[in-house]
Amino acid sequence: MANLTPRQTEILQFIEQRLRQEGYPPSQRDIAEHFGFAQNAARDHLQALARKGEIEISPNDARGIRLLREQTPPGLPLLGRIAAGAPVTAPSNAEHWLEIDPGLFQPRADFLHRVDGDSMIDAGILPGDLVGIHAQSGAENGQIIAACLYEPRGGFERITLKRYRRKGSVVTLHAENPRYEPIVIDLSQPAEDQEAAPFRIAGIMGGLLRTGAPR
Amino acid sequence: MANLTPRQTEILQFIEQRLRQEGYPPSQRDIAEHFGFAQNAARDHLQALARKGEIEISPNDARGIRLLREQTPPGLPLLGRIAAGAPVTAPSNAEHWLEIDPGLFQPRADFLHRVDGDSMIDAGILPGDLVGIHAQSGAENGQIIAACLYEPRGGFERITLKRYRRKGSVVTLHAENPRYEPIVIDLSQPAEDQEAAPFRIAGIMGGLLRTGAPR
DNA sequence: AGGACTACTGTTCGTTTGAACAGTACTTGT
DNA sequence: ACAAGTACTGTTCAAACGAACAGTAGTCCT
Repeated sequence: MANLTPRQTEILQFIEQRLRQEGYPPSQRDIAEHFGFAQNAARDHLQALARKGEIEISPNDARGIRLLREQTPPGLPLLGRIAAGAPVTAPSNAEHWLEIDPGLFQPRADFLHRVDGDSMIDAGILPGDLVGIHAQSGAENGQIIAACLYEPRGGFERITLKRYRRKGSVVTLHAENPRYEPIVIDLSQPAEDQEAAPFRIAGIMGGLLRTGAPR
Repeated sequence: MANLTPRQTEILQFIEQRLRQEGYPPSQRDIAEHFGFAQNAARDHLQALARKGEIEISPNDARGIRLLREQTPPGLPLLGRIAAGAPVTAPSNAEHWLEIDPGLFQPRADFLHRVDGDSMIDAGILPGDLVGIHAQSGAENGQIIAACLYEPRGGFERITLKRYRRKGSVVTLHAENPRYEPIVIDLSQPAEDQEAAPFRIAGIMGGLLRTGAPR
């Protein structure tokens, strides 16, 4: 589908450029004149682009070119529970889709996670906050990670924020609240539960969005 | 400039709608057909809109309508220090302009403020956080406000976050950190400093953006 | 070796479209 | 009272434009 020839890509980019610059698409003769060929060559290219699903042509309409494959407005999915084994970033899990620039977070966020407890309150992370998570499978000591913990009853995974620390083969997941006990996992001893790993790293925290004032 | 008649507004909105729906502007006859009048009426309206600076017409081009007054990509100014007396939302004060949907915050944010101390740490607001502020001159008890405090040396105003409480004519601005003393202002006694009010409310907090993980 | 696809030229045809000219009725500002 | 602007109708015209038909040369696949 997305197998455009170099020439077709040029023509598509020209259409996009004219749309940005002028606010309306070029006519077939505009395209022909710009590239220095005849009108019918432009028409052929447009029909090829339409065949490949890049554009749509309204018959008999002057400049009747509509871009499909629109530039997706930059946004992030808000993920809740995650089906076990499913890739974290699968948008099918998304509760909502928020229009935020992923690049606002550092490192750049791949999805958002809604905090639902007060376990990270001493790190300034309150219940209800949306945390921007950069999806990656490893982490460095001291980083706050989105840990995927398997829920034996239910068959889904649950994302929890924890501060990550590893010493040798022992990983400790700390809460930032003295009322919560850290979770200790010894990687050298295989989990008693062989169906799923006891935890995995979904990503690291890249920032936070609070959509309202705290009470 | 922006004095459009109801009819002209209708026509402008129709053009915007068609641009979104079809990807290209309507022809004069499209407009005429939609509103049920002759092509020349459409032309008159377009020329009126062009005269008022709403659109630009490319002569002899089919559908040669370009929208000026583009939909501003939704974003928020990041305000630092504010010149005394200047309206808070004056974008000239903006350090940066971040592309965030103001509606993500509740109430909707008008600008962002970068927190530069740990005075609100117990409310989950850390130094470096960007707080979304809804500009308004009043506040209710218990709300977190962006207070504009006049700096005698320097001649500028400084925005500080405080929790607002008022009892009769006495306003107390609390920090959310026991190491900071609350600021008490008695509104019944005029300020010794007659040049500027000792404080004013720039707005109330509508949310928070943290562009990075806490250390 | 042949079919499909790309990348064009050249010409003709008919519709779409913007432009221009002339005119009407109503409202608003000075 | 008059000019300017709004909100239209109606007609004509030429340029802009998409569509169709016919044809060429090259590449790529099987």
